[in-house]
Amino acid sequence: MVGAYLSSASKYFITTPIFYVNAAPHLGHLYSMLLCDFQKRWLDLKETPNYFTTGTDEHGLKVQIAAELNKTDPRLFCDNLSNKFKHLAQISDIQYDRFIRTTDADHLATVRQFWETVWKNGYIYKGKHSGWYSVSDETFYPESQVEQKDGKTVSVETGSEVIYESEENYFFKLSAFQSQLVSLYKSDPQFVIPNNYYLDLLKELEREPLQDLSISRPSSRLQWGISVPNDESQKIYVWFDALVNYLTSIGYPSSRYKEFWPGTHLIGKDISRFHCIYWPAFLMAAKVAPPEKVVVHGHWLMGGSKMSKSKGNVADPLVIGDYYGIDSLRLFLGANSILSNDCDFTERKLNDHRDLFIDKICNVVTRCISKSFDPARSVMSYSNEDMNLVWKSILERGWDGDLEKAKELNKSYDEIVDDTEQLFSKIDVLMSTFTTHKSIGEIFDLMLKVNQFVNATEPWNLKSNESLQDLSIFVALDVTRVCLILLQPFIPGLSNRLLDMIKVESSKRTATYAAFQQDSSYGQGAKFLKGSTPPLNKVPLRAGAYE
RNA sequence: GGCGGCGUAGCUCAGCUGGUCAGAGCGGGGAUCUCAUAAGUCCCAGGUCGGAGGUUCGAGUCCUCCCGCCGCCA
Repeated sequence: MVGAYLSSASKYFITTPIFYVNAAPHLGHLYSMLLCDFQKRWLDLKETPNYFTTGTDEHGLKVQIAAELNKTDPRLFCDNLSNKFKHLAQISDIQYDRFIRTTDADHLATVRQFWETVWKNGYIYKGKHSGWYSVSDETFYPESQVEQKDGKTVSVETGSEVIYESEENYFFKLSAFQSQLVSLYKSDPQFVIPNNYYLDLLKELEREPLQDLSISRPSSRLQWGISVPNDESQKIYVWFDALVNYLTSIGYPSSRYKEFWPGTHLIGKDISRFHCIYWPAFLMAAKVAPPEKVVVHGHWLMGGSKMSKSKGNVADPLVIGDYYGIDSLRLFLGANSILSNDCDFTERKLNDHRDLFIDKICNVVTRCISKSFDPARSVMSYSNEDMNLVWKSILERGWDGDLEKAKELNKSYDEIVDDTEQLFSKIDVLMSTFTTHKSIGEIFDLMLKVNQFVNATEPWNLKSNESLQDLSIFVALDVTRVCLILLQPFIPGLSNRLLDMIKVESSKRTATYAAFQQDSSYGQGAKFLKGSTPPLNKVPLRAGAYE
């Protein structure tokens, strides 16, 4: 990255947003966690040190009011909902390193420290904030954005009732950072990906003057928050508080934080302004480097429509994961993720994709280790052989006597092995931009070629020619082994179950082994007989499925 | 209203930097096989690349206008 700050991080730091605890978690929350988990596991696969955080955002008036409505203490209310997010993470096999809460003690201290730093650097001042205020939106609206409706003044945008308020707050000098923000964007066109979000933000920064930001609220209205240092009459604005979580979780203000920073934020498009404009400005005000990258994703629609509580079509990932298996949900979301788009979810699509996985990948495994073949002998015979010599001989003698067929099969073999050798590198490039649908697509494409090769070689007709039969099965098994290793970040449970079936040692499931002929120790005892339990069974569409 | 993105086969997408004037998977139709989770393999049909102009020897790809969808700001 080119810019005013040099990256000193020795660990790849990746974050989800921290989720606001005003409601139970949904598919969108899971999506953010999954994209980070895929990335983290990919980094683990190639042994890149990394640190992954997720968590909950727990202060603010909405939480305070929701707690009151539930006749409970805000703290207990937050504990309950935060646990639901932790539960979703656990059930979904999300391997975060820290689950941070904005009520955590170290966070409270860090926010105060950060505030004081920005204050001392001269970017916070007192000012008067007035306008039409919506409690539910926690937003001031200008005159042009409110209207009269049923005798009330309401926000044009959200319909919520607004009242005119005037109060003294603390302000952040966001305007002081406009040109620096433009420079940041121009110096790194990949600062925000995908490009459509980047262009939006850059154009806005170039055209619209940034208004200073009110960053506190009177304690008389907002009790559930962090007090402004040295001024108990004001509470810190939730977004200021929340964004600092990314520094809290890596040890700021201790200099230890530089081991991880700058990091990569994965966020939904609805909060891009906070993460892509305010947050970098806050950081600059504190003389801290901006993030390395902000990755923005769209939303999941339900059958083409926005999910909404009022429509009753908010997908519950726990229910879906429980029925189809969490790895099926992980795989579907990963395989259909296109960051720049809103993506469409239905259980039918999920289940069709689940069937595809069973047909195109699970079946290859059971096919190769069925009673008709000897996988152990196949691996033993070919995992260390010089395949050039093997094919030289076959091209001379023919495939089971057929010279023409030998040529065709050799060509197919070369193509498959080339693809396998390049698979890790290809996916590595794709994963650097979180392009999971193409990553998973590459694996499925290669597995298609494996089936084609097996069909072309017809090993079931080669009972009298063990050498050729074993060659066919070995190629199929070894390419499948590589694919399964590389599928681990997306479907850790299923991949490992299939790797177990072909007896790959646990220690040989890393990127080091994700190439052709890199493991000679598997296959022994790999058998799938009638009556054996398949790794995954097809199921009918769930009763009452989301469609 | 201003700004930005998108619009490719029934569906989901690929096609980046102009050059075999378009591909893949799924779905559909047909054939074949029975080593394998009723799995596999092969063949075929499906496209005004939103519309109209322009630049160019040549445009899905570049430019202009229009239509539709989505988003941001006001």
